[in-house]
Amino acid sequence: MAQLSSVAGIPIGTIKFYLREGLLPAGERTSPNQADYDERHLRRLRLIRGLIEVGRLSIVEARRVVDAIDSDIGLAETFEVAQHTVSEQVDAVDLDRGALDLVDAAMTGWRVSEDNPGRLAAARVIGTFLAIGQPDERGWLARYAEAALLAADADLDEIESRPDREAQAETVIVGTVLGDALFAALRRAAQEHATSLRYGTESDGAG
Amino acid sequence: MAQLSSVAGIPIGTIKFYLREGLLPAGERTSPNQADYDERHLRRLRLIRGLIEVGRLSIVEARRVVDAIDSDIGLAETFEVAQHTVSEQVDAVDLDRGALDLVDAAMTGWRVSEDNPGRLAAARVIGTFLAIGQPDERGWLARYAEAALLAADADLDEIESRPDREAQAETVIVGTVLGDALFAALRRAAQEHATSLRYGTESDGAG
DNA sequence: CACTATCGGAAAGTATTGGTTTCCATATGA
DNA sequence: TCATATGGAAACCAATACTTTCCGATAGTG
Repeated sequence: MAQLSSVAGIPIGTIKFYLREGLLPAGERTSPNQADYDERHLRRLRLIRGLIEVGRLSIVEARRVVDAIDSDIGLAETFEVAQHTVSEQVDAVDLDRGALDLVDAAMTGWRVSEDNPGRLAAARVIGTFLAIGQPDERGWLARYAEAALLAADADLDEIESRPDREAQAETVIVGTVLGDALFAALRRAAQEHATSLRYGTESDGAG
Repeated sequence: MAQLSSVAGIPIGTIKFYLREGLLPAGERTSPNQADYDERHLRRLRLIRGLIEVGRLSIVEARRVVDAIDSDIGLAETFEVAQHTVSEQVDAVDLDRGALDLVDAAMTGWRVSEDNPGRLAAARVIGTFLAIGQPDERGWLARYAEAALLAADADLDEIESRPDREAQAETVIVGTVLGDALFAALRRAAQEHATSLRYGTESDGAG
């Protein structure tokens, strides 16, 4: 365990904590007070840290998604767990109807169920936008929807590329959780680039 | 204040707390123990709740960005505050160099400074991805970068559409903070749609 | 075989965060 | 007049993510 801790760069106390919380499976006991941890434990540990630190999941949320990887549910169910875990649940009743209509309009032609957590969460965001008095005159929402479609398609290709069910499930989880963070990060870079293109001098920046 | 509380649907105690934390400017005092709050306070209150609840900012982060709206710094500086507030700061030294190279490759031709917080954060995400053993064979990263470019361009158009500096600054902040949440939400919906298109039956879902 | 160091595990402690409650001396309004 | 409401300070609180302390047992070292 000390070895696992030093290889992963995570304090022993924290590993014990994850073990206790059921995030990390116990090592193989070689004696009443000795256990062996292998490559899988290391991978899992890195996954957990990624979900928690980079993906900003709470302990409970992280447990839910790693459980989904381990259980042998299908891909669709794994997606559902992932989506419900990362989306804050929005109560449809206290949702601005105008916002919901705008979101639905931006998703025209999409096959999306009424209680898709993303649809509801998007309406919540647009509702906030409207409440502050930002009207969305230039089709901001619609263009974001188009970008989302691109990303979702990339996600599915990435999942399809993995060899077996467990690897695919892991990609569903990791892609859903870390994809948010990745896109957010790339958007910041793209903002700088776009700003520089529009307003900057020719000599600004470098590829 | 009771009125402000009931209109905004936020407990008085919470409003007092925001006042104390410097998130909300004090009302105009009409007597030693009476103050008037106007439309601006209501708007600001809604903005704060949006940043905190929907955008998941902490109190300190929210204060920093509303301060940026109120101060009369330029648009570029506002962007900087927004970006630095929403991106977790990544130490460039403990960053996987291979990951950084992949990110730079995906951003070929972009005018982005070396210490752009998005560039570093993206490298962190990709580093996590690699550490878990997910190789990105299908250009996932590059396709996300393309989507991010679309979003960033929509962001700039939205900002340009606003009438004055303060409104633009507000859109910079709101767009940066809530844009992350919006895209994440739309991606979930798009995932369901794309999944249904690829694997679903013809009768699945409805536009 | 002695004996120190380390093991895994339980339980209690801690720092931070985002409020909430309580208290207070005014001041308003029926 | 006198219960009620006000703004403001300070103490309190629940949740979260660890961290520390303690434990009895066992592994490794000489």
